[in-house]
Amino acid sequence: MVRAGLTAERLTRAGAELADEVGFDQVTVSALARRFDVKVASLYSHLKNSQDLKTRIALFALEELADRVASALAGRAGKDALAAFANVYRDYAREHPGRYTAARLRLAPKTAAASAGVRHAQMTRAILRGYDLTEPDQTHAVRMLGSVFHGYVSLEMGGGFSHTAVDPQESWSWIVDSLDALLRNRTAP
Amino acid sequence: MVRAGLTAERLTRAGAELADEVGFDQVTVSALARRFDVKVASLYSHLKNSQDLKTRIALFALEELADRVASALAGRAGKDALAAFANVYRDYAREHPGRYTAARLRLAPKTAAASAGVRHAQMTRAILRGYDLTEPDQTHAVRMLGSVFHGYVSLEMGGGFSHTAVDPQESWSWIVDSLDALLRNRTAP
DNA sequence: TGATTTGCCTAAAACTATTAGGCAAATGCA
DNA sequence: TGCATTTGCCTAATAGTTTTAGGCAAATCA
Repeated sequence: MVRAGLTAERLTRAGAELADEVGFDQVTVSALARRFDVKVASLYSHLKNSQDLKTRIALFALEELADRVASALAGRAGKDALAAFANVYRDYAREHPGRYTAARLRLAPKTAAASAGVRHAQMTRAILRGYDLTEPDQTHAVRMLGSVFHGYVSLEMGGGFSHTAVDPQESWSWIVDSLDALLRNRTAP
Repeated sequence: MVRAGLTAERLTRAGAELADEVGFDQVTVSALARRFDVKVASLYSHLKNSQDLKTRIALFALEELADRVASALAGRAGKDALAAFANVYRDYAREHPGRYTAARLRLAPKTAAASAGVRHAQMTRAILRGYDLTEPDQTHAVRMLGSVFHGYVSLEMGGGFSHTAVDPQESWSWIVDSLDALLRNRTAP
């Protein structure tokens, strides 16, 4: 009997693709087994359980997203960096809705601390260097940026902006402009 | 045999409570039947299916939240109204995390159009009257406020702010202040 | 009171999650 | 190359959730 060549990594990648196709909530050990044409129980040699699979997909997505952010930020500063950062988030969510949802999975504190989530936080702070904020303003600003970007992407993904004729791209640009202005006003004298 | 007195409304309310206790994703027809000490199949006389239950909880939460917002906005305008609006959202999410999550459920367009979501949109626009924005700025602002508030609450609920010592309440006030300033700057001349 | 409607029940099928134990393929070693 | 060990996927089985079909007793109504 020819073996399927399953590994945790292949399963995670396939799980991420599945998430993008059918939604992260619909990612199931059974569906993944079907995709590899193996029996469900076979996956349990590579994954602890269903939660483990979801966590792996989340960590994978966080890494991928952090890599994209890092690339986009290279050589940019100020508003330029802010806009690049914002666009990476939005584009990633549009391109990979399932992975984006996965990246928002609540992780165990220890897992989160060892994840690419840390890089995300560092990069967000790096952007704010261009605005010369002092603590605790910097933390407030980190939280605000995270809220706006995640909130917007999440509402847009959920179809929340499809009732109005105004182009979501325009709102996005308007918001990024506004945030830039806001942060510049908050700059320490 | 004494009847349990099930109705769609009682099931919905109990489902909302269950959501707050164990999380919206964990709300299941089986768990609800257990709570009423009734067999699972019995619920299907009152609910179309599991999705129907979730939708009902979502609509219930939207109504409840819209009522709170309406009360909070009565007699307020400008920054006062903005802050009240913001606090209602955050407080509701903290008090009823399951219901808040439910309220964000993606609804079918027809269902959404007949829901209290419409009131939410109207009330958000009402707040902006205090800032004299013209279209399309008003729509951009509606989207930004929705994004920030939902994003913040969602990140806070997910434990995203527990890594830093800064008090989330302070960040929240800082953000509301910032948004007020931002909107005042955008006011049409 | 008798007839009808309604509400909850039993039964059953289909799917998902998870564990235990088995056999054959792959790998390592003499 | 041949044998032993490890590893990978399998079968089997248990348990929980979802959903439909059909039945009987309680509530309602004429």
